[in-house]
Amino acid sequence: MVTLSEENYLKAIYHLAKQDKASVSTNAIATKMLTKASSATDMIKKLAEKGLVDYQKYQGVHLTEKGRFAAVSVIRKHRLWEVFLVKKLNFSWDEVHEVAEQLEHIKSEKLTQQLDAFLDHPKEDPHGDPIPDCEGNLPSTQKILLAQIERAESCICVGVKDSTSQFLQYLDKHNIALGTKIEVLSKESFDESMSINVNKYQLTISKEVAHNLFVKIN
Amino acid sequence: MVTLSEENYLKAIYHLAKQDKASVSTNAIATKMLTKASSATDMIKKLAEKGLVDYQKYQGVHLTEKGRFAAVSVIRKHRLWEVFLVKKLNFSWDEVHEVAEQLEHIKSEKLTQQLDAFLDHPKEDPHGDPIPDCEGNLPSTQKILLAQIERAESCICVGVKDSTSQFLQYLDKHNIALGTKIEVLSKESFDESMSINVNKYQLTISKEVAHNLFVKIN
DNA sequence: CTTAAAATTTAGACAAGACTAAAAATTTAT
DNA sequence: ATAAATTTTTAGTCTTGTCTAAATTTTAAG
Repeated sequence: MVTLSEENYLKAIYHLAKQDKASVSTNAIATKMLTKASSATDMIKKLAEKGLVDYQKYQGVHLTEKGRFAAVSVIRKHRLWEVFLVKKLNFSWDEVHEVAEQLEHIKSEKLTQQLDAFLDHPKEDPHGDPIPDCEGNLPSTQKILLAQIERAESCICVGVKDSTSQFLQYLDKHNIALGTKIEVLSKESFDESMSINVNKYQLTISKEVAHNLFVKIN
Repeated sequence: MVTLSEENYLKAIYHLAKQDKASVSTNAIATKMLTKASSATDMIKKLAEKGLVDYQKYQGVHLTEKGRFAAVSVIRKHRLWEVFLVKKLNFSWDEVHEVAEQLEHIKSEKLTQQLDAFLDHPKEDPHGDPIPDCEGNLPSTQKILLAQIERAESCICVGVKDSTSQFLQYLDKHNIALGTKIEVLSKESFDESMSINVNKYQLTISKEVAHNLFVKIN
């Protein structure tokens, strides 16, 4: 039995480990969880006791296979609920996170399976993030940040890195959604701002925006 | 802010107070919550602090208006989720309780409202219990226990008192569901068993069954 | 009306998850 | 290579919700 708090720590460790496969530091975990390092240490010990992470004092943690599966299962539920909220209950993509944070902890294998079927086995959540299958497999995506595009080129918006409502509402305001075609016109080397075309409208976006939008090249 | 545990106690108190409007005893609460009287006392003090119950030492508790509203709000969510599970996710009526016990604590006004609308504002849950509206109003029903019928008479099943899966599966097995017409043929004064007709099949039911089935008379 | 039984409350303890302050280990910089 | 800075851990405390055991109040019986 994994507690609600343990699930949240596992999720945090999973997201921190995603990029590099180096070990995840106590401080990084504490920062992500908005707690203190000492609290993180306490929890890390509990997770290690339960065989959910590998831990050596002062050396950070790695998720075990069991821990990774637990983390991915929570992420699967989170993203399925987000799809439910947007597709069935008319939530907008900037409203779903907080509620999904609660719903992701509901424990019922049948509920998750039936919800998945009810939603027609969606592959992505409303922010373009992939939904793990019930075995914990996550399709690898080859998306890049818009900021990584260096020349005039056309691409499609496939996800966001920052999914705070501020950023999502900014995108709504400028008619950028998942699937929207974005034409890069030019990039300013001074401040990394970019001039782009969205639905015939020209728009200048800042470095911050370009670094939080995932695209795929046609 | 009402904690998960507090919500469960409020629900218990509400259900215990429903029948008689006398005060609810510490022991009754402890029994319902499967805890000890001392734990109930502790919680009662917290609820009283927050203005959710009126409490005088040794005299039991009454829900305040605020406490009643909090309890009914949780019951509303519980029953809406039960409808969702049965109508949309193909759960059977004996499988929903445990999951709804978790879902009822999700905090989101919008979620509850949208779920209610998505389900077309259902009036009853899958066990025939009425769903409170968002203002906390609960339609009064004039259902009676099947056991209260004294003579050969026809009635309709409108709810269950006991909603454990054992009882619900018993009903399934004998083709008794909400809306099923039940004809009382005779009642045995010795053991209060009853002879009834359900869908052309004659059936003898025990006192226990008759005391846990709500019906309305045509 | 007094006492025994039952119900309720208090006192003290524990586990989970968090915190502060201080100690220990590691990393960085000179 | 060693001192300083940073990171991590430990020790001790707090809150929530629970428990046992003991004390107190209420209720019931004679």
